[in-house]
Amino acid sequence: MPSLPTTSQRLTDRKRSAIIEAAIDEFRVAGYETTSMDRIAARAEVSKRTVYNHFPSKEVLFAEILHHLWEAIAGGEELAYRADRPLRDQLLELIAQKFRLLNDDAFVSLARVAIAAGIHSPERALDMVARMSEREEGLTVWIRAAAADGRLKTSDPVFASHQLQGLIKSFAFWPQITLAQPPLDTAAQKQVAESAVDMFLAYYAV
Amino acid sequence: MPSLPTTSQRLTDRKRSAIIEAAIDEFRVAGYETTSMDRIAARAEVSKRTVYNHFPSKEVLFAEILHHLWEAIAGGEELAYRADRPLRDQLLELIAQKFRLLNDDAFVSLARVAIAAGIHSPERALDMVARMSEREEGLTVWIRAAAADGRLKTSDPVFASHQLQGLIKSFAFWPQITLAQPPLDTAAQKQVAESAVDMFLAYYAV
DNA sequence: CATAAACTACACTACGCAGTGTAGATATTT
DNA sequence: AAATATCTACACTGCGTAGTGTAGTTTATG
Repeated sequence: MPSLPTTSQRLTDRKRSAIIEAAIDEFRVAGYETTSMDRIAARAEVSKRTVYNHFPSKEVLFAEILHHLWEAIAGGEELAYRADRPLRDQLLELIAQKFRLLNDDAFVSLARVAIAAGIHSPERALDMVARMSEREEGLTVWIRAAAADGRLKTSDPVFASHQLQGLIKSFAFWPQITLAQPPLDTAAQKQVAESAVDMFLAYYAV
Repeated sequence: MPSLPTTSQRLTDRKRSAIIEAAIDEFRVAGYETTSMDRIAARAEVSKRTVYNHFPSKEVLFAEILHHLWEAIAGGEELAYRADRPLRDQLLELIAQKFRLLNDDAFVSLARVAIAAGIHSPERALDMVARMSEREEGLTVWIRAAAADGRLKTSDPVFASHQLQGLIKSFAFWPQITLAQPPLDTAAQKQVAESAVDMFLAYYAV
């Protein structure tokens, strides 16, 4: 008669989860190269053989981690352009959505691991970036719509979107990725978001 | 009677240079972990023992590389604020100076190697970032002076400087570092610089 | 030319890591 | 309770790597 607590199902599933969790922790602090399967096994409190029973190789385990983190990322709901609302409010909402992503632990882990692993093998990173870009397309679509509606004066929505995101990421993404800085607190997020939006609109609003 | 060409001095100096050059190439494409001393020796066409006669360990060699690249970076001349000239022209000059750095091969190599190596050991990266920040202080100083002169309305020059740099780096730095993208061509540089400066001034100019 | 310094080839140690094989213990299912 | 799936400990292979020791060759210098 197994105890059968609600959080855990079959033993093999718990083991698998423990391995994935341990692998995320190890890969995220040590990178791909310097993380060893023995360390992952030890951290997961699992036999090394069990790791290999679940994942045939380090490569496969790593890919699984990336996939797992990607799935865990909070999905955005694609805010659509509204002609009847102020641009500022809509942009602030879009930015707030972006911050939810940037504050997501799974996202930061993924980005760190992916960038660290891919910085010297662009082909590996490229697929990641492609999918990240999809996620960033929402803002571009919004800007294009606002421009088509005659409320923004830009002929290059992709460029403009990239600019606005640069204003955010340089505070709330790159320092966290490259220097393991903590995420911005609420006040800082507010300042960064409002200042970015106001600067953006000061230049692009008709 | 040695040939004594002008480019090379004593044999030992040439060997040393060859090692450093080979090490830069290897570290830059493969990162710290995956680069081996044997490969460096082979690429430098030098005995492995010679490498160790010059550098006692891989760590020391790596530090030497970082130092070497740092020295090779084109030095900026610290453009000072001028009350008698348009803000836009001065800012464009500051940005142009920044682009000279961003287009510097030694700088990109250094940044790639340092970020790749330091992404999971912040203490190592911190000293780098500290020195990079010094190099970025010129812009902050300029903004502070312009604000003191009453021509910019900001109470936080560091923040504003960071914003302007975010507008540049998100096009001309991070893609090159993380995705090994080629540097921006002249036209793109012009667009990025002018658009950034105009947006910045649209918001901060009094 | 003789002496010292630097370079080379090569063998070697020590170590960590990816991955495998096996025999027995533990858990799950029927 | 029996049969089956899974986990564990552990020993082991094979490989790449950091770093050293040595004996002999090449290069510089007085």
